[in-house]
Amino acid sequence: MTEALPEAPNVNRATCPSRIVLEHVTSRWGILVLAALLERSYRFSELRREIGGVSEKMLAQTLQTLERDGFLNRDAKPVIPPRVDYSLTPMGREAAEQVWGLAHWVERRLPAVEEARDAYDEARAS
Amino acid sequence: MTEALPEAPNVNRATCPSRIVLEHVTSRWGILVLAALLERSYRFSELRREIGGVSEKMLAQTLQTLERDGFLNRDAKPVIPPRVDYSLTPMGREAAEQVWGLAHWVERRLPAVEEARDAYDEARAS
DNA sequence: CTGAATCCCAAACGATACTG
DNA sequence: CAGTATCGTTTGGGATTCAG
Repeated sequence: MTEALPEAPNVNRATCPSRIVLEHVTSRWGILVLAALLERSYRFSELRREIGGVSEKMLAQTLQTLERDGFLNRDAKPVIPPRVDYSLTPMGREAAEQVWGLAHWVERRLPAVEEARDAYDEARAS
Repeated sequence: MTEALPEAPNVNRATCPSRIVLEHVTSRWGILVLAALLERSYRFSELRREIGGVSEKMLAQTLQTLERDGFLNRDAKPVIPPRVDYSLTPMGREAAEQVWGLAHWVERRLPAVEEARDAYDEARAS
């Protein structure tokens, strides 16, 4: 990546529609949904437990947005009690891989980040 | 990436500190700052113009957060008028490359996303 | 169980004015 | 120029309730 940079993405202009999609994918819960579904498909409440800390409302909203953007398949089986499975579309899998790479990178670098923070904070504890 | 998945990142647990860093990096303006600085270093107002649509307040806040996390160098030259240059640290460059990959992927896929949306919307315009 | 709908609050954000 | 401070608005998001 250090070599190329063919052309920079246009996300750095206020009116760019890519920003919207980027925000869907990188939203607080969007990232976590995509990362979870990379492993396997999940049912609604399963996903809710797996992610942890997400309200029903936000999970539903996130899932709808990602489904509309073409990242998720929503498979509602007409049974009682209702059962709905969510899985990644091929495009969603690509997105999830990008996001997962980022998340994993962050995790690996977490110690360095905490070190940097300590240095930063101490330098101003004058 | 389809093969491995050595171990999933712990970001999918509410109390995980990685989430904080992930949200700094993927925040609305964080992404754009990192992407911009991947090309070259920028001064404050330069960056503001380049990104477009960001307020002074939010840009300053974003820059401070990313600096504290160890992603940015802030180089304030003691001249009048003031001049402050922002650039990526080595770690920041890694983060920016991840983020840039994501942004670029979104841009390439934008047509497919818009197609998916149209299909989704029409399927419910019953 | 899977959601939709409502209410409500806290946090994020933008605009503006001001300072070194 | 590069920020900080303040204010008012908007939005994200949780809790709760209801429906299929």
